[in-house]
Amino acid sequence: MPTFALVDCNAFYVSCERVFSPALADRPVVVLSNNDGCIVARSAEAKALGIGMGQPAYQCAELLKRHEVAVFSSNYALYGDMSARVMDTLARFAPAMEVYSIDEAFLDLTGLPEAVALARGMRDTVRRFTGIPVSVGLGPTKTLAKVANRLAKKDPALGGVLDLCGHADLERVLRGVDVEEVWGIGRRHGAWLRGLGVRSALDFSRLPRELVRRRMTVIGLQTLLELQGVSCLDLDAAPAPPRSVVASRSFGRPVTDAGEMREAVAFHAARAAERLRGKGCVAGNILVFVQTNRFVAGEPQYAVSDTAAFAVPTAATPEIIRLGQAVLGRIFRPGFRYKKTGVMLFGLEPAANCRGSLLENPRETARARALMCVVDGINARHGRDALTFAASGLARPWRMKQGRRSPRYTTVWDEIPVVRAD
DNA sequence: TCTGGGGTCCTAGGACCC
DNA sequence: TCTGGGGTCCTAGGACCC
Repeated sequence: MPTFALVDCNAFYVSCERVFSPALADRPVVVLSNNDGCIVARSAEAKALGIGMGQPAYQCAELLKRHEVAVFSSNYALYGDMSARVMDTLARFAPAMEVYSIDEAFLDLTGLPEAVALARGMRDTVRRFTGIPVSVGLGPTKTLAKVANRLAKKDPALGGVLDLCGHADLERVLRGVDVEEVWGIGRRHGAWLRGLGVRSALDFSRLPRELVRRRMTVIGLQTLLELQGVSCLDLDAAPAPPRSVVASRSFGRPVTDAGEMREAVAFHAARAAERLRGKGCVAGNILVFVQTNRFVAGEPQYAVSDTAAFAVPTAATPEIIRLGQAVLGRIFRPGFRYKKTGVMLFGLEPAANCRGSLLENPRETARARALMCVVDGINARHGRDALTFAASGLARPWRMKQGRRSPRYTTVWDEIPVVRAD
């Protein structure tokens, strides 16, 4: 029987901020989403105040102020780098690991002796090497490892580790887990299950398979089997190449001007192109979307997207900007207060597969590729925006709000913390 | 009077994840 | 005034082909 470990960082973004601001250790802390919109991470103290996950920040502004909650804009340069350090540390502990998200990893501990002791070792080592606290759940399936992790976080008496492999009373454990807390059961299915009188993970695991299969597809059926201890989801150590790449942002204020919109589309096109090259891919297609603010009742709404195909799959920023702006030209309508735009690149393939085409001029293609290499090289050395494309604008009055970002302590020379000797 | 059936591909929409 | 961003997967249904 397999043994999976799920390692999950506790309140990850908050923990990253605390590593560099130890004075925040026992204070309530929250981190906001992009554009300072929603709460996306909360310390235990902030949770205790009743601040909800995903809650719009303006709704709890009063509460944040009254309790002197430390509030941060999100700082993905910092979180991404800290994540890499955590993952590097975890990788020492098992022959195979799947990095599942920025703050979670599955490890395959099958056949290793003393899995619980190993889990405690992971926890201590990650804390010592990176400053980040983690919890570890062990189980015979990924879904049960998820359950174990959640319980390990919730109950301090467990010391951050819970093992559900060969657990003496798994039924009692699953009876205590709300059905909508199970990995793979979201809002819609949760509501449907409640309607059937299914309240706990245990109730769900006892439903007829055919019913679950019909309503929740094979995904739901896998979840059910995994709760019964039948492993359906393998560790995915080498994730498939990406199928799409997206760059999008809400505006810091409504945009009405076509010129500003063109700038923003160019900006996101350039970001998406960078990511594409970072993954060693080229894109065959582009999608551009624009949308107004759906939360403003009574304001005229408009949300449209359109796509186009590149003559030859490409990762060259100028081409991607050009086609992106052409698509924008087809969908942009004046007279609306726009909230957001974005660019998606899809039809991806590895750049190495690109075998040329009658439609391209090989010399120009080579020049474009060389240019991108130079741009990426300079930006890698001197900061992401050392070289940008003029089409994405300079002032960018539409850029997102980010009023409370901490320094990029670990990735920008000028922002590295200074340790005083006195 | 009699008028098939099976396979593949694509897309839109829905659901989920962190 | 103020409500994130980036992904994946599955299914149904239509188009198309033989």
